Amino acid sequence: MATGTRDRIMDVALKLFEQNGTVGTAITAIEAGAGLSAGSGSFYRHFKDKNELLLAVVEREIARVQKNPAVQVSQVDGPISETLARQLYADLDFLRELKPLIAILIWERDRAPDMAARVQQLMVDRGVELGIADLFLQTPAAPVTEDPAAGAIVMMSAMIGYFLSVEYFGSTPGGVDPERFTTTLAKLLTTPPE
Amino acid sequence: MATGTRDRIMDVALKLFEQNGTVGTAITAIEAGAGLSAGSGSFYRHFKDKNELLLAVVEREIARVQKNPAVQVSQVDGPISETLARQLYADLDFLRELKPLIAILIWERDRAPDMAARVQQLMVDRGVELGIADLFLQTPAAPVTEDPAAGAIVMMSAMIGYFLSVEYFGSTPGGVDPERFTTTLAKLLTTPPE
DNA sequence: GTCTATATCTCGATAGAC
DNA sequence: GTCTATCGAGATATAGAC
Repeated sequence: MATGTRDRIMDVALKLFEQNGTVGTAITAIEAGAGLSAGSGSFYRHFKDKNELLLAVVEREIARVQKNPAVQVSQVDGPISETLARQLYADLDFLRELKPLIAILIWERDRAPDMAARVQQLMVDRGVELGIADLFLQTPAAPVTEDPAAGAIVMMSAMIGYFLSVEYFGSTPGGVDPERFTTTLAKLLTTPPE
Repeated sequence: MATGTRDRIMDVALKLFEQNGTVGTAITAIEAGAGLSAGSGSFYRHFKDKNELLLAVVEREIARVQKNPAVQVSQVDGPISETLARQLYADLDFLRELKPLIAILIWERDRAPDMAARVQQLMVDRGVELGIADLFLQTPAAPVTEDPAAGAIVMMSAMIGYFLSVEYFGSTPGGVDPERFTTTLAKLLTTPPE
């Protein structure tokens, strides 16, 4: 029981921080969730204070996400739009995996200033931005050819906006489920102009 | 000084709730901001508690936004994509006007449960969703013709994602400014397929 | 309606026994 | 390392004078 407590604290803290932010979660609640006596200062044997815990949790979560290999959809056959749709669908899963970090980022955007940049970097590294940009640029006649960088941002924005709408506004917007969304977005990005 | 205090309380509360959420703003801070003596219970002569204040502030803000007339860009001439781009650009302003409500929604999504639906309804009413959908459907050959509803959601998601990225993650993503973003998005939505 | 004063509570954090 | 006990800060909310 001695060792492992630190990890249990971080486990429960991740969940509570995601749901209520650091301000909304009391140390006593963390202690209770970690199997310690609420109100005992046992927490302080493992962390200096709540902010140190926050940073440790974020750090561990970033490392955890980085460890997982990126899902790169292979273009076995079929039109590029279908390949891109499959990739976008897989990227929605990745965003879902990032959800705790995104939620904490939203809560603590002032308390952990450089976190935003690091989460963005995570996305870039995982191909949600640049990797995909390469992919849909294989269609030379795509409407985005005029301004590929802006096209990539439009794609990123749509993905993030859809994800946040589902997670924060509740329910799929307009009843459009993830498959329909990614299919439509992929078509828009790869349809050659007249 | 007597009357008007309630409004001043709501004014300062809107700002503080937007920045720090209700949990992060003390009644004493609201009193101070409203020109009352901090720590005096004068606040309680106007509201039962902080949650009642939150609901009142949200209600007033929704009413305020609803009063403003919707900006409908007229299609004087030129290609549809440019008209749509101008409309989307105007809609970014509308989202900016919604920013306090969106911020509060993010902070208090549990404390004001039906608020999400009402903000969404605000967007729909103001044409950010359906009005625009009509507009870009004027191009019969648009790639979205296959599934217009999904196309509208992609557009909405991109707008919301871009807006939130700018407002919450800081700086325009990828250095793509609003004009470039709306232009690219409009082109994607209106380019006829081969 | 606003003030001073205060009761009450929650929370963060520490001390010391085991 | 965990516990009981406790201190102190800060916040909600009330009482009563003006």
